[in-house]
Amino acid sequence: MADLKTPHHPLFLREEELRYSIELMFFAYRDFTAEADTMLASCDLGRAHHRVIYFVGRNPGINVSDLLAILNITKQSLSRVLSHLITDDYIHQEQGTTDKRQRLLSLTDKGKTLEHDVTMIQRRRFAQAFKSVSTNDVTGFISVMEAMLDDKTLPLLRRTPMTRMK
Amino acid sequence: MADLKTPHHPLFLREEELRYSIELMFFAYRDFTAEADTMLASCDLGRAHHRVIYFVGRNPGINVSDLLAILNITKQSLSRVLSHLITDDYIHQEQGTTDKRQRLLSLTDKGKTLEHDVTMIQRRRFAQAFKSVSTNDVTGFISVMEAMLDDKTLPLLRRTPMTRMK
DNA sequence: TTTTTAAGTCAGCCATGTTGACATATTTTT
DNA sequence: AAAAATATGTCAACATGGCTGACTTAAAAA
Repeated sequence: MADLKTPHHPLFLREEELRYSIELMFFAYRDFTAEADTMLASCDLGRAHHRVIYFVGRNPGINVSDLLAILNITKQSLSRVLSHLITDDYIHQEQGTTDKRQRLLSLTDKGKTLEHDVTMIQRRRFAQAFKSVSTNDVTGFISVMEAMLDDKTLPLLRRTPMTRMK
Repeated sequence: MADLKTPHHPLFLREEELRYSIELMFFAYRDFTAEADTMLASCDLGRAHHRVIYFVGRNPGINVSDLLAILNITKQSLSRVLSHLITDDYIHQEQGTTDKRQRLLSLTDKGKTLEHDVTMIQRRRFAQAFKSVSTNDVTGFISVMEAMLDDKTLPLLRRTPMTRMK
């Protein structure tokens, strides 16, 4: 029993560390999304709408298939939010030139403004968090988060200059 | 315009770094929860059930009010999953001794087994992620995630020995 | 004794995911 | 040219897990 009290008992630390991380994931994600959700609700939109606006803004001219691959939801689910966003003039749709079956999506000015405002809230939270820790901690955060991803998720991520730098 | 191409332009890096973090948060949380959801579905349970089982397991004898404070949902929402878990003998309920109005919750053996199995999946993902990075990266991850939390979330978190160590 | 608190219940609504079946236009293959 | 595959969209139905509002019961506190 005595060894349970030594400061570096590996098994105990590991178990607690892993549980602590699980809880951080739950609480941090919840707090991370809460503020943005509030602003979205004031525009009669939900988190699903923000995701679409975010990734269309990030990938102007993306087609529906590729957007579905990023979001990993069914086209019926996407259809609901996407038609809403098109009706309310957040997103513009135009026929593909090389492949006329495709609908290429991009943000309208209204969509760009909303995307900027909502994402700003989330950027601000990360900016504040990063400000309170060391740059070393930030690269550690990014490394761990990257290591949490499924292999199939990696190609969906745009690598930042920062990540490439190290 | 030339300064936009210098390798360490701070504004550009910051913007990209923050967007990259937002995307990591989205993708990592999604991949993190997906496996456990699959196992839960095979028991006819959802993510909400796991949360209840997890936090009851973590706080044996917790009363309903305190559990609601952790989960941050309405009692009607909790009621739905909790009665399910009690009916299916995952959670045991007993009257409080000092305050007889309270219902103190704890896991049955069946509940403990399920909690262990489902949480194991999530622990394993973190364990694998941590194995692929440095201990420094792990503490960085934890520091950033802690800094992401709302002030009101902090008291809900159990601090690990590790966190206290540094 | 009155009021507050802890817990539970009923009823209905909303957002966002799912499946299955099918339609239409266009591109690709044979 | 005909057939098959692809990109997109649509209708209908369902599940999960949030929400609000209204109301009850039992016990504790004032």
